[in-house]
Amino acid sequence: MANEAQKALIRRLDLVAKLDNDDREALSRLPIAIREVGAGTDIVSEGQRVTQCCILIDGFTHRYRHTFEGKRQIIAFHVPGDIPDLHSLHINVMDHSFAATTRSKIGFVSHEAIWSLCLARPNVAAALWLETLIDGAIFREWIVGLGRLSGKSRTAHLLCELAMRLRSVGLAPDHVYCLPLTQHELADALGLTVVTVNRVLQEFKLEGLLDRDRSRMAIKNWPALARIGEFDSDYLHFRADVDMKASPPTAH
Amino acid sequence: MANEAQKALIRRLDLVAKLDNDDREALSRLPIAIREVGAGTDIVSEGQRVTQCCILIDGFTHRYRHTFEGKRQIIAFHVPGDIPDLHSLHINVMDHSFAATTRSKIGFVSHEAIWSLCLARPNVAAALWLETLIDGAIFREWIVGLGRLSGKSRTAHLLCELAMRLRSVGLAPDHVYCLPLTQHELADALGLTVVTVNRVLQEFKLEGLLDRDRSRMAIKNWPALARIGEFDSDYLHFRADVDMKASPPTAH
DNA sequence: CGGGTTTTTGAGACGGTTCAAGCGGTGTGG
DNA sequence: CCACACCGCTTGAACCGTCTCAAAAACCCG
Repeated sequence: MANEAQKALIRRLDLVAKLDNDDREALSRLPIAIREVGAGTDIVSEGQRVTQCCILIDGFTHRYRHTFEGKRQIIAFHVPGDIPDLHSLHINVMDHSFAATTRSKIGFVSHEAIWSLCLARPNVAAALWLETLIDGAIFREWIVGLGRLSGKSRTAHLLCELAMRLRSVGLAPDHVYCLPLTQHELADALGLTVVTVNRVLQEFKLEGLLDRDRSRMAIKNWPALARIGEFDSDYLHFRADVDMKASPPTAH
Repeated sequence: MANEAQKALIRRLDLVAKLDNDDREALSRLPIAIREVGAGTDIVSEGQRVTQCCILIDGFTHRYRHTFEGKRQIIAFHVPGDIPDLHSLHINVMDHSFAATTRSKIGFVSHEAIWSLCLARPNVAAALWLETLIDGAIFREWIVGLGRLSGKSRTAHLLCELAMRLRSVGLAPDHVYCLPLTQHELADALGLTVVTVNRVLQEFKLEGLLDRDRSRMAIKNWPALARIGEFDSDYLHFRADVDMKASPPTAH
């Protein structure tokens, strides 16, 4: 499908910023090279100097860092339409790694192309800046969770966040979505161990809050899970006028 | 002293971005209203809609949020020259609060003024965007610490970070600085309790790593403390060519 | 000097870790 | 097509870092 990267990007930006047709037109002319990457591969590594940004088109990706003792902390997960390394536009040397959790389709745009687009269309520049700010808002939310919530709450919060973000791009109708993460990966994001994550998930399942089979995740009792996770989607900063429920994937 | 807000801001931006004289000139003409706020006061509160940004000129401030059970998590600390709520330029409703830790001098600039400066001088826009990205890089660092490091390491890391950031604005020569935080406030930033922070600090003191009296903090063994905290200042993204050691406070 | 906050200390409890082992599905090669 | 190896999930039990509760000591400010 032609232009899928541009479409994913425009769809995402439309969720949070006000673009006009000229902006969308300019975005759809961005030169983007598409490549598939295998599960578990680093797309960009810590310490690397980069001259392009990645747009996630399809699949599941995450960002992470290791401690001296080799423990891994996952810093973020990404859904299609996200530009996980947009910060590299100003900070050229990566201070963490960006990897494909599952086999993923990635679009690559040169910094140059983004720069000239930003200069030509301040509106787009504003949308991209906003995008990096929302990234930061999500970090703040994780900090509060890691610092002050229990393992159970953190887990609930993450499951709600992913549901909400996937739903915003049409990938989680009714809070049912594909979550291709091992419990180990969840643990590394939550600051927990596999053992604890396993027990928490079982507890949730037992209480009828969710249902899981392979990579299928279904949240059966959203209000309860959201309460446990102290989840309120405000920090994702979707535009007030977007109707999440109605948004289906763009037909193709 | 006239223009102190502009000077603090320019000094800070010069640390991370390349500005030319026209940029500095434009920045120094920003209309900034100065106000002093008492210790413990909220400068901007969660949920509030804002139309201006704050520049910390003098004092110590932090950002925080509360959990449902009333636990506080401090999300960030700020040093003079910082614009703690620069994100409000695009995200008008605060998703956390910004408060004065001690009596502080704050400059207020309207969003409008910043917007027109950004449009007129893309260089300044880039510097401000970068500023918000560094904010995000610090969040990532905190996430790794909270998720995967021990209380001891986190404490060491925070003390190193503050030393480095204060030093960059001339407020911590030789790793000696004024740290007007109670152990309770440190605990709320580190995701620990006062009791634990107290014990960790005593341990550090006993091992000769630091010296503390009132609000005076002196790091006596930087390499050792940095090692414990896994601290490497790269994530603060100072320009490669700034010589931290030489930088004295701008004469006034 | 007196009242409030901050720091310090002790002891017991708990959330989450660590270690260790068994289970189940899945893909691969003989 | 079965055997084997591998990876992810599950379970149990001991252990430990950090919390909680509680109270005393030190400090600060008016």
